[in-house]
Amino acid sequence: MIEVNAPVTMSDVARAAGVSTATVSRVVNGHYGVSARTVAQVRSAIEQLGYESSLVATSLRRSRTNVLGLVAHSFQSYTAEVLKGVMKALSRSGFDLIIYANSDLYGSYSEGWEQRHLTRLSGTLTDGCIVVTPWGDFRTRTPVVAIDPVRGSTAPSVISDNLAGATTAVEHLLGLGHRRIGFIAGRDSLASAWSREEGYRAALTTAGVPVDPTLIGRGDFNPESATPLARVLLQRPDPPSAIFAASDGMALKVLEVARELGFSVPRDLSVVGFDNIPESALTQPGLTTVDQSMYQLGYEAARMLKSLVTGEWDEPSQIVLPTSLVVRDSTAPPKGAARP
Amino acid sequence: MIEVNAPVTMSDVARAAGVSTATVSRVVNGHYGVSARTVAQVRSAIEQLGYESSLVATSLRRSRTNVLGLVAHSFQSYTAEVLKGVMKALSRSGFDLIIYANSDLYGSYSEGWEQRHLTRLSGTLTDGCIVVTPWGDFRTRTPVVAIDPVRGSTAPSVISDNLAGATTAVEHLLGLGHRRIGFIAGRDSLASAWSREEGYRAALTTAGVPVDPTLIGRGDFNPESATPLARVLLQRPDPPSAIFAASDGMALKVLEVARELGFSVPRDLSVVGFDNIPESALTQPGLTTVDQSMYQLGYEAARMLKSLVTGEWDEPSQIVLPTSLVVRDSTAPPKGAARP
DNA sequence: CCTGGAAACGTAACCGATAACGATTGCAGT
DNA sequence: ACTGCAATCGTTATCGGTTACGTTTCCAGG
Repeated sequence: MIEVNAPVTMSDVARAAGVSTATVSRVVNGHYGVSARTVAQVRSAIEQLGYESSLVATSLRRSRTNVLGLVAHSFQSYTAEVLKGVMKALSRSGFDLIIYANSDLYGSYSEGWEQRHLTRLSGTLTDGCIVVTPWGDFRTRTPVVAIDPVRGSTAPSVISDNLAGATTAVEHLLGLGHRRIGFIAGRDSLASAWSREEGYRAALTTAGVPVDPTLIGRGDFNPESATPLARVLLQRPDPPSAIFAASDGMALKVLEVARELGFSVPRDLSVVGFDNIPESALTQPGLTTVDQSMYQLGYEAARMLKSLVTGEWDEPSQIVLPTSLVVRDSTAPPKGAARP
Repeated sequence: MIEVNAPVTMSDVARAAGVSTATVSRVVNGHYGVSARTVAQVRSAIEQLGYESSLVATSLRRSRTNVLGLVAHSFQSYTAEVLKGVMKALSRSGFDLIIYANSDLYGSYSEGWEQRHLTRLSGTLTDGCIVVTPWGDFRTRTPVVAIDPVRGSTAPSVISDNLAGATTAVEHLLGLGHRRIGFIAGRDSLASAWSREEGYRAALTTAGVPVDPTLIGRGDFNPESATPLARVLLQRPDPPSAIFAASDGMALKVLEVARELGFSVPRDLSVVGFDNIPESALTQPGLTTVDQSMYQLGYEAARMLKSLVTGEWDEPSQIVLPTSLVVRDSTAPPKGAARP
């Protein structure tokens, strides 16, 4: 049986304590102008009735709610890591966090849901929002910080140094002697996907290796999107000797497909990812990847949002976090092993 | 620069369309009693102004909001998996999801925050809540479904068959010839922790092996809690030949400590976990564990909550999902290898 | 022409809480 | 005793949207 108590409202407390709702409100919020005796009465009434202020009613009336919002488009490892960073930054800061997720996440989903959620939240519920992987720029009443924004966005955002990271990754492969290096791209509306591809192209060009468009597969950061692309690359008569995937999730799928097709990694094929999600350290072989601290991304975004909300902003509105190459066991010199 | 538009309210739309807010509301909610011409006018005004109804205002007035809540105590892999199942169950159901997380997650946190958040949400914002790892029974206005509730709870809940799972796990070790089997327990206020310990004891007793209390370490499901416990067990002059941990998170820490102390798994030590989190398949060696589909747990909980909210409930209020043993590489016969 | 009734729409109360404002009281200063 | 000020507390407008109810409009039928 479900215990369905009538909700205890402020006026219930007021009636029980023999005061007005205004006084109760003052007591709840610790405002000035209530005698100690009254405070005690009200507190005891609150205690007895088990009153909790309604988040909704409060936020409707108040401008500040001390609640920050987060809108994400899915819940992969990526998001979970970001979340941990956000929580850490918010811990004991007085800000609570609301994550809003819509039910159309799977299936055909309407383009504008992020904007819709944002306006619905920022209306009054939250003091500001963090958006993970958005589709565009947003109009809101309250501040928004984007993690990995769309290309060309000028909104406050936190992002990794994707260009440098991707360049380093491909240079690593080139250094091992690879010349035919495949690439699996991310969702190209995102700045990160674009920069990673840029890094790939730049590293090749600098090394004097021509960019072969047929070695580039167009994924969308969704791990599943990489499977058919990897299959195509590896079933060619002349498969690449290495594949650089724009995300670890996709790189892990490449490993899967490689195993399935009888490629031994790293003997027959080298694989490099991007992100360094926890799983990447645990696979067999361990995935060489570009570390971007998603935890840090979340942490910085939350810190940035906090100061935007409290109005003490004095840092650049675009934070770029460094990346670093983590070499594990999925990369080795190519089979021919002709060191340049 | 942050674009701070004044929020577009319903009365803005009403003014623009030359009608009353009541009419706008009727149009927005598709109610009867508005002429086609007026509907068109209002719609166009909405379009032009970019109006979105405020979640807060709506939920304050309405009883139903079509938003479900989820309150979790942390964001481990466990929670992320549950979340995916919840999202799946809610996909295209018309229900949105709000996850509420408080900022005191790290650090000393007050016992009652789950209750506090629950009442704040259930006040008006949500039609019902899913609670992951609660401390107790809850008083709310709206339905609550618990995942892995506290011991003795009679509230609607979804839980794995922990007793059977744990029994099977220990029987697996016994079958391999282990007799000195250590156990690292979970937070004992939870039904799951209790059942898993029961399974451990039951399997030993059935096999005629006496339960040695000194082989039982009291963890709390937090991975970190397992580290010192594993150290104590493995640094004894007579360490157990196998350790069963009540969660994968803790089991992975056991592997870590084992490696650190020079134990080779599974040669010197067999390890079994419980949960089958994604990481467990990827470690080296792969962790033998009891699979409980956390995805399924979330999925069923959401399904249950949905029907509770819509009032079409006709299933038992406590769902028990089956578990199964997943044998990987972390278990083997003990070193002495005296097959019974 | 009058009436009945349904369709269309506006008015205002309401949800729970907050805050500006006004009213009351107590007390010190003169 | 009178004034002034501060402390205390109630009244009420307000946030944005929903809905019960009342009003107006309009057309068909008598």
